[in-house]
Amino acid sequence: MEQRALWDEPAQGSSEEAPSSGSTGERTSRVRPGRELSLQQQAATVAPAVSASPPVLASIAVARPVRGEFTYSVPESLVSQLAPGQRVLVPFGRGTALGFYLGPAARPPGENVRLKPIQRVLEDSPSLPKDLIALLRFAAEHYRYPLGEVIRGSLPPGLSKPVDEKEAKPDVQQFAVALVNEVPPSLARAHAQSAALAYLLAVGGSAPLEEVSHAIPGARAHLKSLASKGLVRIEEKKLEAGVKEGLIQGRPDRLTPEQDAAGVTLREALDTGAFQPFLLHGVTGSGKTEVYLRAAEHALSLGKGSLILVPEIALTPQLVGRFRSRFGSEVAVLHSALKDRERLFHWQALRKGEVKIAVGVRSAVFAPVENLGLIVVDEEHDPSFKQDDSLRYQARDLAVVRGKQAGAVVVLGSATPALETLENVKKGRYRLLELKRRVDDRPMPTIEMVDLRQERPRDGMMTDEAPILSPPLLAAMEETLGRGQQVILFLNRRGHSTVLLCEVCGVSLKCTSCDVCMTHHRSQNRVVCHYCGLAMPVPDRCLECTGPMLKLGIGTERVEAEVLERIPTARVARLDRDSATSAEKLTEMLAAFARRELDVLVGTQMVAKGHDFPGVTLVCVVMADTSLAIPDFRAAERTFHLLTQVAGRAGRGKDPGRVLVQTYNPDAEPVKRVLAHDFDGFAQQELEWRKALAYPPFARMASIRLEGEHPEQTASVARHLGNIISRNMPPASVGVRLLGPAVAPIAKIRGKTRWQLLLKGPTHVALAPLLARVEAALVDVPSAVKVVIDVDPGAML
DNA sequence: AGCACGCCGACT
DNA sequence: GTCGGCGTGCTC
Repeated sequence: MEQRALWDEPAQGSSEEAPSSGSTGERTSRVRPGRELSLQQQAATVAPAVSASPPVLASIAVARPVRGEFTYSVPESLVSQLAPGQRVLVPFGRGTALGFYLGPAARPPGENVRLKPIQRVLEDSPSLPKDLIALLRFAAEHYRYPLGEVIRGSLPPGLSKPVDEKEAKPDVQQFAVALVNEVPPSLARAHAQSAALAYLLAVGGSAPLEEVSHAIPGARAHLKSLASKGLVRIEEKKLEAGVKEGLIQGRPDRLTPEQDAAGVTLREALDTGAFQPFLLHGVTGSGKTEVYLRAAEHALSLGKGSLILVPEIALTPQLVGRFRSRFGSEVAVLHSALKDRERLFHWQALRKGEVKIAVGVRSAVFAPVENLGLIVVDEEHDPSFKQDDSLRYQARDLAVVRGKQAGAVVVLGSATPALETLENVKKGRYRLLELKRRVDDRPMPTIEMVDLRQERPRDGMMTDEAPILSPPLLAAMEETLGRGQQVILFLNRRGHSTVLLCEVCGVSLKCTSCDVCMTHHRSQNRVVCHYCGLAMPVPDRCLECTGPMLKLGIGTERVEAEVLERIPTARVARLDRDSATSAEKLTEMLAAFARRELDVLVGTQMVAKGHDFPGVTLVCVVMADTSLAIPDFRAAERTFHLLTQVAGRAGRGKDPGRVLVQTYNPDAEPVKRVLAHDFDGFAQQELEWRKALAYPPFARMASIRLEGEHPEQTASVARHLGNIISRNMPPASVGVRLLGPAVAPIAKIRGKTRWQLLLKGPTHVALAPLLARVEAALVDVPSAVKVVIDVDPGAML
């Protein structure tokens, strides 16, 4: 049972193959990519000179949620204008639609369809480069999404409507340039201004005003006042490519030997100009970013472009800053809320090859970087690379596919690689580059465990709730704070208590429209459903039997309260989705912590991601068990990733770090292995388990999720789809298994009943025909039940 | 997604 | 007798 890499699996009916057997309706046959004949030439080869020449046929992906490609005739006058990748206007149904010309169609569609002519070609030079067409086709096929929609979704808004090409004007853009290197103390009382300046410094000292005010609402005004104080300069600048600007900051001239070795290997790979995938496995603080930067520099020196994918860009201004300060306007930063016109501008600049480096989140995998030489996926294990609606793609996987199609070097970087990636290394598909030591030979933080069963937290003044901070943890905090250093407390749950339970009848307070417990938010004095947002006053008696309520389950609010109570002198803040209500607040809190105006930061994942706080020498995981209990085969892996990431926040400055992990499950594998800094051991063990149970990476999965208004109807549709799959199962020897239909782990959200079916098989190819059957059966599913197919699902919930 | 066709309730 | 509700079906 061998798992094949996404990219070397000949996906059924992919662009290289004839249309698949199971397909319904007439589709035009696919065109081989790569051969660049003009339409005239191709038409000539298809139909050699006959007296009455047949109509020239074009295969078009229509930007409507319909499957397949459509065949249109090409009017004489347009024959010479057509080139693959162009946006065209076609009659569709009663009206017209945007379409994408993909190439000539070999044969006409069925007898009973009336062929219509392409109405207009919307642009001279194709919006879509050839290699992207291939990638988009693959994505549509693999993730089962209409090709036209896939293509439209990959284009900037300006090009995704059926309008003529319009050149994005080389907009005059306002840049803010910092004139100081740090936030001066004089700004201490101007929080908003110091937040804006802090952001600016974090991204390398210079950034478009637009970008800053996206991250920090109202920053435009704040930067203007900073300008009047002489701390910032506002420049009007034509967005132009190829101009180096900004301060070139901190290009270290010395690399660690490991960084150097990785750099040499990548340079050699880039020189060959062929596809080569790498895993850059480097512990936190080992300087992976510098390796990416050097590789991108080398690609640039070869005249090649680079694509850098990062998780959640708003949270990693450091990385953006380093790219911007190293490459200046050679970089397009594709962040989540660029204005339409800016997005278009960047897109076209990349398409024309004027800007050669793109940095962005998962959707940037479709950025039209010309002459692509390098693709980097930073923190490749991060779950945010999987899109969870519409086209449910995994950007890391598509990055490898794209690299293969473009002949590029692909670097997947992580301290805790995804097991899929690791297995690809073991199988020899990816080459391994390792950075085992931190820069400046800083030691790894020591990690200790606190067994909560033995070290019972002692009651404080709060009488109604059991405390959660154990004596060793409190002692460590006091010691650290005593030295004037800072502490991070991590807990993956918001709110005060996560469960309200009746002492008499044992019924817990559930949301009326979701199958989850309501969380008590004491700061808001109400209970809140974290799935649908429903909130109501805190009931003081059980709604069923009027018995008294117990408050169980610990959230960040309670941890914060307990710290305040036990260490009254500490300056404590909480950082989670409830307290960081705006990007401004988030940045401000992080900045205040960085300025050491706070001693203790209590928070959820928000505190775990990539921040660099040199003053933090103690990191405490309040309860490692929360993410272990999730009913998902990746729960252990996620826990390991999370714990490692949090632990990596400790000891980033000159003082060594210490990590305390509280748990009720000291024997749980991820907890034990994190303590020992033993990723390899964990991975080995986990891989064996996955193999035994035939889970990824030793199998491919697809989930079919249903959501419906009526419980009965939803269940019956789920059973119906289950029957269809069962009837079409390949022989048992192929090893495809159906799990379910079953009620989803969260049985109801927003009043909608949820069911799911899970398919497991040795390869994606083994699953594809079944998915095609399911898809075909969807046409007679009542519209009250929504069904989605999720290929390579990221989570089972 | 649009935009039809299509077969059942309250209005001039 | 009509206007119109949005269920379902198709679009080269």
